[in-house]
Amino acid sequence: MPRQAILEALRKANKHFSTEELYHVVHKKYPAIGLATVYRTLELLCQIGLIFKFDFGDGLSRYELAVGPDQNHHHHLICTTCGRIIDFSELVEEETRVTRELENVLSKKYNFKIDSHQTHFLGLCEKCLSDLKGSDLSAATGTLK
Amino acid sequence: MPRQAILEALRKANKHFSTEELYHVVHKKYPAIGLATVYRTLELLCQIGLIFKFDFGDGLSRYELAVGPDQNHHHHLICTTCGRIIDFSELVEEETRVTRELENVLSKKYNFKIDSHQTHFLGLCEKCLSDLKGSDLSAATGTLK
DNA sequence: TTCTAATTGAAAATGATTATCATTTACATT
DNA sequence: AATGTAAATGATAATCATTTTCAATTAGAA
Ligand SMILES: [Mn+2]
Ligand SMILES: [Mn+2]
Ligand SMILES: [Zn+2]
Ligand SMILES: [Zn+2]
Repeated sequence: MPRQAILEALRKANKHFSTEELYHVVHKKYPAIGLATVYRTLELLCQIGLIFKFDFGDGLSRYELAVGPDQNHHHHLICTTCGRIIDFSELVEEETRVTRELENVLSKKYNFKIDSHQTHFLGLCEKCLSDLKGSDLSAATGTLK
Repeated sequence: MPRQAILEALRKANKHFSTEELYHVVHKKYPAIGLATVYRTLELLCQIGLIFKFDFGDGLSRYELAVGPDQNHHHHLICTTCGRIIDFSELVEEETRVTRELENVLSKKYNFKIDSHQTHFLGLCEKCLSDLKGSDLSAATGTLK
């Protein structure tokens, strides 16, 4: 029952859950749940391939449903300043083409069975970019008197 | 001086260093070094863009030189069972093409300044694959008497 | 029901990373 | 050279996500 409750919660709200976040959500419907079980179940679902695990650089793991009816193939923009995450699926066709080719070549050359892949683009989001410009400007101009 | 020692160590041996590993290496040439300084310097080099930071799924951060004279653009195969890492640069031209296109589209659409990207292929390495087959076989066959 | 193995929750342990703080260093100005 | 000041450093403690332990509960098979 705990496992079902966790998977259900993951299905409903589909953003990039941390373990603790998921724990709190599940806790409402299933107050007996323990944090350790959430950790264990997430690892389980990960190995089954039902969910993906990510590290977006804020010291904890995040999860989302694997590609399926509710989720389509996409990758992530990660703001290295504020941690904002943007899902994108632009150029998926192109990306899929190259990836398939790559998986072919790699699996043969290295005898490696590829289960999934993830691509991260790191940089600065709109907001952090403008914040930076602001501080640059004030730095160049000096403190106003 | 500590910083130089750290960068030098990174240049010489070009594996995927963890902080602690790097600390030990530097410690030989520069015994006064503190672990905290290694952490601080690695973050610094990361922000400058001289090195890249990775999470390969073994609970610690790993680093390598950014693309330059000593390092060429590549991505990683990660064995989710034993943690083995394989660098690959097959199909770089293709990959670079799509990536450039993608960076164009994304930076415009989301007003996002892209600094770098990383692609991980997750799966099973040759060894873990054969180990798995072995255990499957014995599981199907049952324990020999 | 009875037995056994898997699952679970609570709590403790682990371990990478970060924060603190007193000391040292680098370096510009006298 | 002496002085002043801010940055860098090393040692240590604190943090905090994750893992481990372990006793209790549950789920099925017999
Ligand atoms: Mn996503
Ligand atoms: Mn590499
Ligand atoms: Zn941002
Ligand atoms: Zn392996």
